[in-house]
Amino acid sequence: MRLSRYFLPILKETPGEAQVVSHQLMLRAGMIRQTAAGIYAFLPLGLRVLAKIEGIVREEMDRAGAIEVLMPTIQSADLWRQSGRYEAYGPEMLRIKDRHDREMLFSPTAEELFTVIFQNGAKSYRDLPRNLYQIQWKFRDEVRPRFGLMRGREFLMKDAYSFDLDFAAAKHSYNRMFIAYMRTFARMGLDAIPMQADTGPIGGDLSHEFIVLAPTGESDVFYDEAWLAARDTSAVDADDADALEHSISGLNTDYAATDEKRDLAAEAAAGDRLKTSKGIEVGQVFYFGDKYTKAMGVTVQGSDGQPVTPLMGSYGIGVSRLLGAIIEARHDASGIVWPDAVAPFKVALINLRVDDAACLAACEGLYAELTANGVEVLYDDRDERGGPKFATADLIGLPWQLVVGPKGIANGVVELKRRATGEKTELPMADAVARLLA
RNA sequence: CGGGGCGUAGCUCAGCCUGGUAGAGCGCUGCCUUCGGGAGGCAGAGGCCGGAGGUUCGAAUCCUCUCGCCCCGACCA
Repeated sequence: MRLSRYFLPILKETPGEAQVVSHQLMLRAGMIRQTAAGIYAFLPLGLRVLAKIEGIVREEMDRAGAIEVLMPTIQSADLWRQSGRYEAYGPEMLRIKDRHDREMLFSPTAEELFTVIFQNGAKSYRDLPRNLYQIQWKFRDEVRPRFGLMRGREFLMKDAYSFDLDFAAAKHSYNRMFIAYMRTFARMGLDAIPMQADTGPIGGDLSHEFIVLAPTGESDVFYDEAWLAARDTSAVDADDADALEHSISGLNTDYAATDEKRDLAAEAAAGDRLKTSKGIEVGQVFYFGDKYTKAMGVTVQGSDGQPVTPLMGSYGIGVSRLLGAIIEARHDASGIVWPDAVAPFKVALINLRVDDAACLAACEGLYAELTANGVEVLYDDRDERGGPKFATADLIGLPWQLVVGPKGIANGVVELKRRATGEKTELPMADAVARLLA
């Protein structure tokens, strides 16, 4: 993409509306614009990151055996009356009426609809287990939206729903999602720590929140410093229920809890290893048994011919919130520092002198070659001085900057800079291309 | 929803207390000089001062109402 033809409205100064750094940087980097409290428009750069995050979530869901669907955002009130939540949900649910005065709502979550759709297509125990998911916009009319995308009213969420015949199978489904979440967040360059979460009336220990440590997070968290070490979950076989259970209980031996679930005895046991931080919740997994299937009269026929009420779990990831969380965790004084996997472009190609024939020719050649080889390049071909170009590249945080200037070209070299470390290397053009293709 | 704050140019803000011709920096447009980390000069464009009432000879400024946004608290992917 040529920057001279792109839509990248960057801001030199921080808008007063933004308080947290991720919100400030997203506005400054021309990724989003607020249109109302807690409601945002995604500009091209922000959309590219959103799509990258969505892609990783989708890949890991698919890998875990979940099946993608897409439900409507607008649902009828009748559906929600069946579970009793239409009355229970309160003013956080955005209620609307259509032209015939029928009561509708903008979905804040989708247990009811998934339950009904599942029943519609599953009649026998042979149709289980299944896990259906979607990546869809939700709306929750928060009393007080804040922190930009971290607490918006409209937000993009991945929500998955598992259906199983018995508790052991349901727990395996839960574990599959658990390990998929570990992998998902790790791929985005995040250290997300699973923490025991409130299970409500169901009880048990089958709910975890995944928390990203960040100084601007919303909740206070307490954890064993052992969590700071990298955890490689890539080798875990999610199809083997026992091995998976073993891996997950192994992971959960180290203490980690949010403010409301603190265990002072466990904290005492952790001793000096106990750390405290702020955290951002980026996902939650939850087992709730037959809460919805029972309320909505869902059964399948068991192998003995008798009806069985499926047991469910639901699993959320705040996809749009992750943009904020990643920036909170990965930025510096100059701007965003994207992890490679979610960067909107891989490299900023910076032409320091668009009026220099040799410089221009070199850039055009590099741009063509990299693009032809599938490298996502944002080519700064604007008629600007070097300063603003460097500042823009740092602000939008692309992992690499390929800097081409007349001095270097005269010596047959270009400069390759790694955004995360600031490390700069002068090298021949061909070598720079090879490095970016590697 | 309780408490607090703010709405003036695209952005950051001054002006309001003490009413009298709408301001600055940055950005934007044009020209010139510059050209390897947000350059300099000259010339410009751009605002019914959130909206509606009121007081006044006269309102960005005072009063009333209203809408919007932000912050703190209680609640949440």
